[in-house]
Amino acid sequence: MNIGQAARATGVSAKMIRWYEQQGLVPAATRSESNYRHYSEGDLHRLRFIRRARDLGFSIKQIAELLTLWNDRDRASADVKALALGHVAALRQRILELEEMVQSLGHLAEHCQGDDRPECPILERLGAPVVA
Amino acid sequence: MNIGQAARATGVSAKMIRWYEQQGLVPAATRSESNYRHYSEGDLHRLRFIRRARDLGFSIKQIAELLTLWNDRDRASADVKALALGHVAALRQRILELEEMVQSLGHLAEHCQGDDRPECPILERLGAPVVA
DNA sequence: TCTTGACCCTCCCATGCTGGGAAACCCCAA
DNA sequence: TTGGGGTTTCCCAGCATGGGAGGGTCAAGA
Repeated sequence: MNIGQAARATGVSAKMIRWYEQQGLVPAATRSESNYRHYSEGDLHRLRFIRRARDLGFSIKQIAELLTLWNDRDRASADVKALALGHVAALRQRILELEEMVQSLGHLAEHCQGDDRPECPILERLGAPVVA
Repeated sequence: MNIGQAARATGVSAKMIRWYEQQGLVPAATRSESNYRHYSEGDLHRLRFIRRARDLGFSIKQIAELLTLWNDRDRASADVKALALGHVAALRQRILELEEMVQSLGHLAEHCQGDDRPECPILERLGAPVVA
């Protein structure tokens, strides 16, 4: 199976597959005589794993750890859980930050008339000499 | 005022000030004879504006637009509001995505014992042949 | 006057992930 | 044989930020 087919089969673009290979997330693919990459079902399996982990917001580095654990029959599930929960905590933190931004900005926007006149508390606040 | 002092006064690092200049977010600073950048109160004002907009999660491109509006005495506040609300919508979208991740991952983690044994539904799910 | 330490300059590199595109090669079907 | 589509590598871009090298500048103190 060529890289394009593997891409369609896994939802990982060919560009990304090559990049994951370069980053060591997936082993270097076997090559045909004409140097085309060639993928087995096992390879697809691994690519799908990566894809799902990405969908859950894991970084490349974290995915590398997950893959190591995945391939280690003797891993402790506690290790996996710790990684997952740490990630959940980071996601929650990020959500809080974004919510604060929404809060502040929404508040400013509420007080902006949004008409043809130039008066705008949003800009006034951003440009205020000192944040009160 | 030199760049270091400006950085301390605005909370924008010297590196970033130079970068904003390069990106055209702030006009090229005047220079001393020895080529040191020199900042006025007005410059600091603009840098603080940028800093606050960044804190609200605006991108460089959006900040450039905000700055244009800021400096346009005749702008319509509706333009500013539209930009702000568009950004709020984008932030909310991002929050939803992150919440979905937290949801999925939290659910998986709940079902993981987190002990010394290798059984782990997190990895099993990531590696499942087909997402059920 | 000289030294020293803090500051500044430019330039390059790295991050993390993804896509765009060029130039070249390969494969299959008509 | 030709053409279109797939593949290869390589470079570039973004977004925002920091690190660091190698060198110039300034001000204070001996």
